[in-house]
Amino acid sequence: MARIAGSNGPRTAAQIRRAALKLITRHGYEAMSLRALAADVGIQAASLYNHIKTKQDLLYQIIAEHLDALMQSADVAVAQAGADPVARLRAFIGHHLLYHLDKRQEVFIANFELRALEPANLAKAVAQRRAYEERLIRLIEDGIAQAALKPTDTRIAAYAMLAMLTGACTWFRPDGRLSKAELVQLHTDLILNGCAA
Amino acid sequence: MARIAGSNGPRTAAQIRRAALKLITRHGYEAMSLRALAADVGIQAASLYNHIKTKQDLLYQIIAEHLDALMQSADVAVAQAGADPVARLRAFIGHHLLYHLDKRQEVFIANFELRALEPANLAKAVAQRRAYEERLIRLIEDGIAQAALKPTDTRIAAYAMLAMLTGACTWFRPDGRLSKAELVQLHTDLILNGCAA
Amino acid sequence: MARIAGSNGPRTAAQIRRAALKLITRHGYEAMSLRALAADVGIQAASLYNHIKTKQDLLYQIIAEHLDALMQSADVAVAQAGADPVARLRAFIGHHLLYHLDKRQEVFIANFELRALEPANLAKAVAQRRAYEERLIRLIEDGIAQAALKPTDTRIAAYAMLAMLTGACTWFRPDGRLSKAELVQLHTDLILNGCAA
Amino acid sequence: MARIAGSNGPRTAAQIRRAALKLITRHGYEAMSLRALAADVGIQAASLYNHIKTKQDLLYQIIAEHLDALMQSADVAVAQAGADPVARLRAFIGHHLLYHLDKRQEVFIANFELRALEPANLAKAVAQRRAYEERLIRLIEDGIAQAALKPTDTRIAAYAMLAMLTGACTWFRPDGRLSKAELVQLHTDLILNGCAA
DNA sequence: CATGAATGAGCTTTCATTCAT
DNA sequence: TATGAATGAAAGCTCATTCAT
Repeated sequence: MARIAGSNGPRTAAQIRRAALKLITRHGYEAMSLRALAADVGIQAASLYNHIKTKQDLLYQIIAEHLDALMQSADVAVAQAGADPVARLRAFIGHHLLYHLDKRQEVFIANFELRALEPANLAKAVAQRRAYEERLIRLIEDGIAQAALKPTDTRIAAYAMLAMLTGACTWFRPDGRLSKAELVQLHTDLILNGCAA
Repeated sequence: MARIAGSNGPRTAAQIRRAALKLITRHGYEAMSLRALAADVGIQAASLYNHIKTKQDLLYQIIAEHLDALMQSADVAVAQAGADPVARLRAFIGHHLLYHLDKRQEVFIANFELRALEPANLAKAVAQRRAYEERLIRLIEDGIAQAALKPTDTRIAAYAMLAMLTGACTWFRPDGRLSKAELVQLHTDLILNGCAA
Repeated sequence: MARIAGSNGPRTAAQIRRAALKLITRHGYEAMSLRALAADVGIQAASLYNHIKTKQDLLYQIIAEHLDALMQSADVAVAQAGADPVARLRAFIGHHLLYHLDKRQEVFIANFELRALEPANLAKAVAQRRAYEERLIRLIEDGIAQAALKPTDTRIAAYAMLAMLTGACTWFRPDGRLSKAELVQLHTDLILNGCAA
Repeated sequence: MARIAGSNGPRTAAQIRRAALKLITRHGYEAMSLRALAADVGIQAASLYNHIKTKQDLLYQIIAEHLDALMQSADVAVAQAGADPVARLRAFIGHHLLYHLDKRQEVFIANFELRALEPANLAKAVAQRRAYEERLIRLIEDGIAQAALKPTDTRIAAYAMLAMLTGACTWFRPDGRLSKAELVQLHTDLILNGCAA
């Protein structure tokens, strides 16, 4: 029996997506039951299936769409930074950090729930993530080639930066001591100049 | 009916621990069934209960023992480095990275399965981890106080370092391109001096 | 929103009937979901209810209409055979077999899905089938009374014949080795004369 | 919590088999829920899985074991009948009918629930049944070769006999008007000599 | 110390059906 | 006439855990 007049299909789908982000982040994919998800949305568990294909597919959609959006917005941010390699690296760092702080739930899920993906979905997600990492590696390579950055193992440096920046999502609180801008400043400085006096 | 004469209890307990590390790392705590764990060990699920209290307790023991060992060995490593603040920080970084690369499974679990802990266990584990983080924060504060390190937000710097170093466990492969020593060298340099030319 | 202008209701109803015959025969009544039925027709499950009352009613209609048609056409066939008891029995046998071979799906359903009928519907269907069996029993009784058939237990003989003839629907294939006419010939001979030399 | 002292595993397994025969016969495989089966046995649904692999496997075991037993006992019965082809055919008929009347539930299931078998299981069951049918076809061929039976299409004759005999299971009631021996007599006569005067 | 059998709770998913649009 | 969204019930199955043996 439809409870509410008017087409609320898209609204329900959006609510499901939002609730899933919350519950997966909080309890993990395996630990989130569809009953709990439905209850959070305010519908019956069976009704979820008017909006999702399976629980697994719900997870994959969340991850895949996040990785897509991350990649596209990173490309835009770097492109706007011009040609200077350090400026481009700064743009990437700033974008990555801000985007991640904005989408903390998606980030958490895309990083920690990959193992819950079925093999086929996992392969696609890993390929998407790999492509993103390659963007950063290219930036570092360019910086080194133009003598703006010190020679180093570019892949390890990229992984180290990404781990550091992504890690910030784990503990950042919007109402905490530091603003996002300060966070960007601190991390950019740490990455570019290190902590030694 | 005991299959083998003689006490093989401790051996079984160790096998359980080892199998649990493997399966939790691979599939996650929620996704690891005790039946699968028992099968991996070669016993029936019911027999597990001669060696563990509950599934939850098994997880907590793994995490708590790991955090204890990490703390104690870190203290030893730093103490051996003498009094120079940068030398002490280098010792911490090297120890953290090497220890994490050795105990990749325990590290993974202690980082990603905290949310699976019951509140009481979670509180204890978080306190342990917090104490470890404070060790690093003190090192950085000391370095700044002695003008060996640049002034910065010490907590954020500590978190950033830990995230970077711990992240290496995720992708490091023992048979990979780089040795552990190289990894330590690269990360120490990155942390102390940054990547800018 | 109706997709096609103009009334295609009767056509849809016929498609539903046809698809139901196919799917119930193939998978059984319980195993056929209305979603699958609707998909086969090319509409949504909800739209089925513009053409059927319930799933149970759909089944009953199929069975009841089949039993009605069977009875009426049998009566016609026997009446056309004249007065000779053996000729009338031959007519019944031939008609039963040919009709069953033509309506294999309906026959299958009417025989194997009776147990899926609700009590009230079951009672009516059983009564219809019982009446049909009685027709054959009367034919055998007449034959015996006129010394054209050997005395025997008429009910058992009737059941045996019906089982044999109906069974042919199970394995008959229109493109098989034998024609329908040959099948009728073989079965009629077997029933009348047996297989002994 | 084990309710009853002493090992009642095999007993439970047998009860499950018996209850499954009853419920599948009565309602059909699809319509029998494992909860209902467990309730009939007096255990929880989950406990069924200490004795069966899956619902599908339970069905297959019932069918396969029945077909095996049928084949073996038929071979014994025919062998005991000596060399005369008609005596051997009589033995087969008598055995088939009596065995079927004894195992009405298994027979019903093996005939009407084949379509519920998964493809792999279906293939095996069909092969078993085919082998049984071939036994009868050989008997008829032998009879014809020795001029004890009239020439006819042996496969169709075999199918017709089997359908007739198996059909008796559908309506036979142990407390009915006719004894099993009379049933055998009537059917054997009908098959061998037909009903014509 | 290990086991087979049992349990109650819970899982994801499918079902027939309803109803406002 | 057709639809998408909803529902309550129920499905088969797995889970961690218990306990007498």
